[in-house]
Amino acid sequence: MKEARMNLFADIRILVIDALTDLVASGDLPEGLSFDNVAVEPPRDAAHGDMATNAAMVLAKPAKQKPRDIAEALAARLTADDRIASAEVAGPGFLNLRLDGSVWQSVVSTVLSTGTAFGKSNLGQGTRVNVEYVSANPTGPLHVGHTRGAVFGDALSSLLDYAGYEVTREYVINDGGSQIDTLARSVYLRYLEAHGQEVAFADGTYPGDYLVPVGQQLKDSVGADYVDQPEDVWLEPIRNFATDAMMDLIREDLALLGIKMDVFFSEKSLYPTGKIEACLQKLENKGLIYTGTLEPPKGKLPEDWEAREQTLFKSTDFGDDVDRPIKKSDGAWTYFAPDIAYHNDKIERGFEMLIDVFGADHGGYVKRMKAAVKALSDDTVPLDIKLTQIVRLFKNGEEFKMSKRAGTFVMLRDLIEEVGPDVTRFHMLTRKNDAPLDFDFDKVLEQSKDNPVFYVQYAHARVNSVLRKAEFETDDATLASADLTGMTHEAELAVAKKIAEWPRLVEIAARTNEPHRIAFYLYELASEFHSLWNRGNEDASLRFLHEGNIPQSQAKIALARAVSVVISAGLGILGVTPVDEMR
RNA sequence: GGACCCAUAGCUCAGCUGGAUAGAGCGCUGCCCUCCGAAGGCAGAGGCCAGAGGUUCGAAUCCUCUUGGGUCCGCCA
Repeated sequence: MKEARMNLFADIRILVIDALTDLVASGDLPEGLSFDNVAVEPPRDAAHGDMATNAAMVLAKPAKQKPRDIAEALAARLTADDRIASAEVAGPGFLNLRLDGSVWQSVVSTVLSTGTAFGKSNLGQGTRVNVEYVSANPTGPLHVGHTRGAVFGDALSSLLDYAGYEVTREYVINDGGSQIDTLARSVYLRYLEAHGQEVAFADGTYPGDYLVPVGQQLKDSVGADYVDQPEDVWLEPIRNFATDAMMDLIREDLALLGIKMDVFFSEKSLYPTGKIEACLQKLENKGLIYTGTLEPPKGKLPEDWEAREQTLFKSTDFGDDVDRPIKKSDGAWTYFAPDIAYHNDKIERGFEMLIDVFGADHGGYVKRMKAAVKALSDDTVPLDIKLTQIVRLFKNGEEFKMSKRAGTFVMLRDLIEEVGPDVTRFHMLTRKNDAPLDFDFDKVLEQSKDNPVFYVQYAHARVNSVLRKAEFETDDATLASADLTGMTHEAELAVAKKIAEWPRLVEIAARTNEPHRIAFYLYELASEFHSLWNRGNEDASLRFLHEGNIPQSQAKIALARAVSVVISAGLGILGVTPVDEMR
């Protein structure tokens, strides 16, 4: 497989496994050993070589041999391969490998001939995965809090796609709940306002300006039909009208971020289909539904608490802490019921893996949702739920507190207008999803080394500037066939080695569902590149352009171009457009 | 009361299915550059990985407990 060959670490691991297999064949190791835990990794300290394997330590116990003895025997086999320059035993039984310079040179050529596909993996093997993200209630435009989940989910989707999964990006519209009634009533007030009436926004309505045009549009659409009419006349049509209007707003917001969903799933659409009942029946058939009364929560009781009999899902069978109500005491569904049915629908649509991206405030919801999916799929469809922590905004070094009550929420569109989609997206991914994120309007635009967005883009721009200046062939095909045997300087090799880590990093990031690793990697790659660039100031031989020496220049530029290809690939996953020059 | 997340350098944070002497940026100290290959460079100091046990050849990483911080907790979605 071409993909497999791009991951150098995987290649060398295969080499190690083959060598171990030989040792078994020759009787140096006993039969029946498992090599599953044998790893080939970059050592933390570059002085330990290019790669290290723990094979000897992992196998010592089951093989009943000393780790160093196994390592010695393994080293002897490995050094027979052209790619291995040296193999030495170190520490408690590590085998440190140094690779031949030609290996790194060929990595550069491979990048240039495969382009941004370098790093693509078949890890996912076409597994159908559904990534649900954003899913903000359709009651208003997206704000900063939603933005993080949106960026995270979108980058994760791209990452999984790059790693060989078949990804569906999905947004579930929570259009079935009572917050839509609130929305409809709020729009009704704006509608009356459009008809010239004085209105007052009571508690429990949405006073935001964004509903003013919706009220106007409603007037344009239905005239005075709903004026002075009772709620049962207009509530349902306005619910639909308002939801559509809000989803239009949200789609615009998403478009500003460059996000395009594959599926917008209406929760309400589940109700008339009988799918909720069918799903609950499915659980009932498994004996997981019963009528009962929950224990009161420990600690301070809610004031109006009293025991009530409810229809419960036995989520405790699947790791939840308490069983969860799916019907209220009045017989109506709780919000959990359609959500179970929605996830069941995803399973029935054939997804083999589910991912939900929620805000951290929904953390309490994780166990029950996982329990439901486990029950419904008989534990065949894994559900991973990623929580995104809060974003704290800073302006002029001071925290900008957002408050729903005070109406000081910063909207996604404000953010985009201020700093642009690329900076927003990159910065949102410079932190682990479950860590709080600081977003400083000034710092994210700063052009300095401590701003990763700038630093990575700058590296890409620098490469481009070299390509612009070169007055000879610099297309990728030409560069791919450049003679790279002169690429031996440690600063150059450091860049090539970092490039070689890319396919491995993609797999790690995809396995852990953590796109932030891409952002950190790009920063490291950019850092190695800038470092090499700076060396060119003192050592002219490390510059990329060499007057009158086209082959040498092409060889140097090949490395630089490989950097920009990988940066492009990485930024592509993050949804950030690489820039060709800084402004 | 319970659940989940978090705790790593002065600050903000990385840290791979458990690997060797735990990293980066900022800040600090010293040296260099004044250059358009510009939006600085190089080097150095700085750590009980919250604490205590356990598993392991080996733990920041896995398990248990403790402490401290955040979020959430029956007819709201």
